[in-house]
Amino acid sequence: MTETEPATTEAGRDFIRDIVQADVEAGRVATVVTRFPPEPNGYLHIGHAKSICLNFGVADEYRGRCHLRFDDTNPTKEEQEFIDAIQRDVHWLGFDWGEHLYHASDYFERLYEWAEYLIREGKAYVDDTPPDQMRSQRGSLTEPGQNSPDRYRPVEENLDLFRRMRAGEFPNGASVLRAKIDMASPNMNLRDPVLYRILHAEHPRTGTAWCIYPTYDYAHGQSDAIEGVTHSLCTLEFEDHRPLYDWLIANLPVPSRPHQYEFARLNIAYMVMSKRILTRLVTERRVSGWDDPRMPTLAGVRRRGIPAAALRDFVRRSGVTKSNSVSEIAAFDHAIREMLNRVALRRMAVLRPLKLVIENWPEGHTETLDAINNPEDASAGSRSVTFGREIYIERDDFMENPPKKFFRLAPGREVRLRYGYFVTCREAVKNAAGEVVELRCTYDPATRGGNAPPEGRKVQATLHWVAAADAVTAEVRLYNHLFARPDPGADGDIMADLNPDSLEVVQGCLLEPALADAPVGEAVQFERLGYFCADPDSTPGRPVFNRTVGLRDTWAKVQGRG
RNA sequence: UGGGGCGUAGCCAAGCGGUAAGGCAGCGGAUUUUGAUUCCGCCAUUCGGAGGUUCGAACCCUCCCGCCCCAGCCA
Repeated sequence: MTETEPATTEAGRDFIRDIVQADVEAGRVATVVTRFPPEPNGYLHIGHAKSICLNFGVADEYRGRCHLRFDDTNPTKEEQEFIDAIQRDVHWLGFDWGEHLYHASDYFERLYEWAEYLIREGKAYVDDTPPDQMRSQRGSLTEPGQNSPDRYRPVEENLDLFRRMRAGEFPNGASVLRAKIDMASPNMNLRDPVLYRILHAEHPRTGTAWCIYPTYDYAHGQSDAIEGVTHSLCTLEFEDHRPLYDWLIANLPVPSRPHQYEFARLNIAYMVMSKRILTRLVTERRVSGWDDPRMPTLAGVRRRGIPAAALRDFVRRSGVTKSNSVSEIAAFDHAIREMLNRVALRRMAVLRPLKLVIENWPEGHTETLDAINNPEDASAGSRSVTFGREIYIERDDFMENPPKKFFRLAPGREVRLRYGYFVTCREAVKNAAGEVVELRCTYDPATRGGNAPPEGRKVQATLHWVAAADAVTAEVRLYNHLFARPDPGADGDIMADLNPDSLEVVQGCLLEPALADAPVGEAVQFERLGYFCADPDSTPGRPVFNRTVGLRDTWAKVQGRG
C-alpha cells in the first residue's frame, strides 16, 4: 500500500509548537534542532512513537533538523541489536535523521574533560561514601540531606582521584563524581547528583576504553549542547531534572544553550508499555520475540500489518499536553481502520469453512466472475474469482435455528454470495454427531454477479465465500493487543495478569488464490472478517496470515444484548 | 506532611476576559452486493470545589480538594 501523505502534513498545534514558533519569531533560534534520544536497551514501542513524531515533526515543520541520538551511557543494559532495531523502526515510522546519527558515547572524551573542568572550578568532587550511606545522607522528601565528608576534598585530590577512577584503579561502586550543588535543596536532583560512576563493563561502541560512565543527567544536556539542539523535548518525569540540566549548561563552557521542555507520555488503557515487562515477555518466551504481533512494539505493530501512517495519525489525534492521560484502544483501532479502509484490497477468505453444494449447478462446470478490489478506490480495479458447484462459506454464516436478528443463511432462506449468485438453502446435512457438515442449496441463474434479479427480489445478507475448485489452505492467527487485566491479582505478578487469549491459531482456513502470495505485512481486508496480513512465517503454498484488526461488528453487539 | 506538575463530557483535546472547537466512544436515522464504509442528526447552561475581582470568568485573585512525579552509582 502507498502512504498518500508525507508525515509533515499530519501535524496539529500544541504547546510545544507554540514555544518553538515563538522562539523562531523572536529570533531566539535560527535553525530549530530537536533530537530523539532512545537508550538502546530494548525495542521502541507505541509510546516512543509520540516522541518520534513530535521531535521529527517539529523539526520538519520549522525546516530544522532532528537528530537520532543513542543515549548509551549505561553499558550494562545496552546492546547492538537494539541500536539496529531502533533505526529500522524509526525509518519504518516514516522519519529520517539524514546524516545526524549520534551517540552519547561519541562525546565521552569531551564530557570527561568537562568533568575535570567542573572539578577545577570547585563544582564537582569525588565521593567514596558507600552507596547505602550516601542514600541516607541524601535526606528524604521532607528532610534536607547532609554534606558528605568528601565534599571538602581539595581540587588537586579530586583531580587525582577522578583520573585514577578513569584509569581503572577502583572497582565498581568504589567512588563517584558528584556535582557540588546543594544538599539541602528541596529538589532531590540538586542534592549533589552523581555525574560519573565506575562500571567495568564492555560498551557496545566504545568497548573497554572506559570504565567510568557519565550518568543521564550529566550526559544529556551536554550532548544537546554539543549537537546544537535548541529544543530538548522529554517526558514529564524529567521536569524535576530541568534545574540540574540548566545548572550544568550554565556552569560548563558548552558551545550552545539548549532548553528542555516536557510533555506527557502516551498511554493506552490496559496496554503493557513498560520496557521491563516487555523485556520479560521476550526473555521468558511468553511471546515469539520483540516483533510478536501481540507486542506493542513498533516491530510488532508492523508485523501485525498496521500502517505507519495509521500510527502517526493516532499519535497526532492524541495531542501533546502536560496532563497525564490514557487513550482508549478504540481510538487506535479507529485510526487503523480508517487508513486501511481507504487503501486495503478486498479479498475473500473463509476462516472456518462449511461446504455448500449447489444442486442445480452443472457438475464440473465453473464460471469466472468479476470482483471489485476496493470499493473505496476505483483505481484499485477488479479481479476474477472462480465460482462452481462446491463453495465454502463461513460456518458462522449459517444457523439451523436462526434467532430473530440473524440475517444470514438458514434453511429455506436465500442470500447473496458476493459477486456470485443468490443461493437458497434447501437442506442441512448432518453427521452422526448431529453437526451440520454440508449445505445443499440451489442458485438463481438470473442473479449472476450477485445482481438482484429483474423483478428486484431483495436478500437480507451478502456472504463471502471461496470456491472449492481453487481454494488455498492457510493458517490464520487471530491476535489481540496484549493487555493487562484492569484488576491486577493480589500477588502483584503482572505476568499473570496479561490476557491469555491474545492469540488464537486457526488451521484449515481457505483463501481465494489471489492471496496465495500476498506481500508480507501488507494488510488486505477479508471482507466482513477484518484486516489481515501475510506473516513472515508463510511458506510457498502454505500462507500464514495475522489479523491486523477486526471490523466494527454490530452483529456481535446485537448478540451481546441477547 | 518538602519540591515539581496536572485537573474542560466515558476517553483524548481546543480554548489564553466576551458567553464551551474537533476527534474517539455512545445513541438515533438514511444509503449500502461487506451487519463494514459513507452520510445526516443527538450527545458539557457548564469547565475539580468554594469564595472574590469584573458589565462579563474555563480563562484573573484567594483558599480548598483530587491525581501524577522526585529520596538509582537507571534513563
